[in-house]
Amino acid sequence: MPSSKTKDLEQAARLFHALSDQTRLRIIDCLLECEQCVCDLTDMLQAGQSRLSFHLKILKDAGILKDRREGRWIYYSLNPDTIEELQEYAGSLKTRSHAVTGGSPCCD
Amino acid sequence: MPSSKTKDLEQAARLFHALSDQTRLRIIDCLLECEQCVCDLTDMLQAGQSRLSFHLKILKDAGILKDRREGRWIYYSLNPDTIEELQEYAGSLKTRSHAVTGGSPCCD
DNA sequence: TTGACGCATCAAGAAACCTTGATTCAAATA
DNA sequence: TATTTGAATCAAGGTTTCTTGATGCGTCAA
Repeated sequence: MPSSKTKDLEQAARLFHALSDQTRLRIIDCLLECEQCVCDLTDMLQAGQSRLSFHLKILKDAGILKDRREGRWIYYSLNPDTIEELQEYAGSLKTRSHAVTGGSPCCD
Repeated sequence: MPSSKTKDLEQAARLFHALSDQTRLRIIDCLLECEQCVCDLTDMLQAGQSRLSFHLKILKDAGILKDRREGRWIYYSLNPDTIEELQEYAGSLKTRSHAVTGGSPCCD
């Protein structure tokens, strides 16, 4: 039974892993302006369809993207909640590390 | 000759990759309070020495950690500049995506 | 100088990841 | 219904990543 801390770490690691690939960062970049369907993305990124599906799935599983079907097309868009989460994590790192800035020698 | 945009992506991907592993996130957590030497970390994280060195190197190469030698010991600490960078990236994502929130149908 | 200690690095194997092309599936059109 | 189209999934292969144990290197103490 994994503790909630372990689960947090797992979720954070998954999130960062999803962001650790240039193709996926480019996908995110394309989706900043507006939602896109897969075929638009293949054009924009000059990447094969199965390759894109692979990366889209990783981003979606990490909670970074949402999708919605409209007829034959599936539109992907950013999930603001996860972006928020990412920013909060970064922010908390900064806050917590700033509290002890200056190469503090240490605790115990 | 890679464009600066490509280099940004590369750097961002490297940064996120460094954060994409639970062991490394735990290392960062240990370093939030204060700098630590490797043997402290092996105790705290219950991890083998070579394994820790491996992960420390990845974090250091990504610019997330700094190290300093003191006699036999090498102390690792967070690099505030990179934490800042991370927060800025997350913040810019949020800003730019927020500008078009609401599942805007699109541009083309 | 020798030995012990803290740490980095190497070598090898296992696991995870990414790419490509083929197949499958669902929705739309003919 | 048969075909086409947009997209997910599968299979196979190459590449990267992670772990472990062994080795090497610098620093200190005896």
